[in-house]
Amino acid sequence: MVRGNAFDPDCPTRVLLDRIGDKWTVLVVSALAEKTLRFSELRAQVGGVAPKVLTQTLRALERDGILRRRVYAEVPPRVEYTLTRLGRSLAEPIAAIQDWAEGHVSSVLTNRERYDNAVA
Amino acid sequence: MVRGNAFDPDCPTRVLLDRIGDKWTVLVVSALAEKTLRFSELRAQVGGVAPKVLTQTLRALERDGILRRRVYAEVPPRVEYTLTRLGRSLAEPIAAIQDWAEGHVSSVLTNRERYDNAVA
DNA sequence: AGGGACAGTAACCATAGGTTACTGATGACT
DNA sequence: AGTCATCAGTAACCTATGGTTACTGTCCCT
Repeated sequence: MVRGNAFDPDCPTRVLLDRIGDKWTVLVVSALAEKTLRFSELRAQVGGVAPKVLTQTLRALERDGILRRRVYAEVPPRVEYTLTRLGRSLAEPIAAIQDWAEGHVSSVLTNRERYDNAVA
Repeated sequence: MVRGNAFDPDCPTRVLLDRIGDKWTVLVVSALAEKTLRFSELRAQVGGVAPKVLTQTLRALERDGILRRRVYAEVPPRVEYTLTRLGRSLAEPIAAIQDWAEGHVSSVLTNRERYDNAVA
């Protein structure tokens, strides 16, 4: 088997792919790759995230050392999220995925239409 | 906003990220990047997929034109899945993600332990 | 006649994700 | 002095996706 044993569910690599493959991680990391953002800015930037889910995602990424969470004792409260060095290294392959997506959306949408018409 | 409008939920790019961000797409594309596989081979290769979910994933990828499904009228039945050219182009950034994962698992696991100890 | 190979589907259950409303502290406005 | 807005979440609830186990159909082999 090539590429390590990423296909074994008990392999740590799989654990990481599971994390990357959650619905919001890619968007969050990509948003933070540009610059540090606070909670509400992230919420606005990544359209459609429920606050609960955003919190979950951020906690998980913090736990993995992908980003750092900084709380400022102010009123109204201010919490900033920044990518760590590890997070910045992850941002690169993620940007590659996004480039691919942007470059191939039209093909995919065409394919979908064709497929749906063939079925229906 | 940089990188197009991938953060807008209605943007087509987002649609693709949603697809890539499902639990099995990355593994399936990565497995097929090596070579054409039949259903049962995929099931064995990608440990832990339920057949139902594998079928769903494969149908979705076929619809998007990422892979081609070929049925041979034999008994026992034979169905082969092959990446299309589009699929092969997607395999590249996916491989980059996998490389990142393999290179950074240990950091992440260390971070997790530290985080869990700090909380508990 | 019975069992095995293969590619799924059917029916059911568990968990992750999503929605809406709410908290708590303070400053600004009327 | 009372009311409203700001901000970062939580709480309680509901739904949709993912997961599990069992089963189907066809033909060959023994």
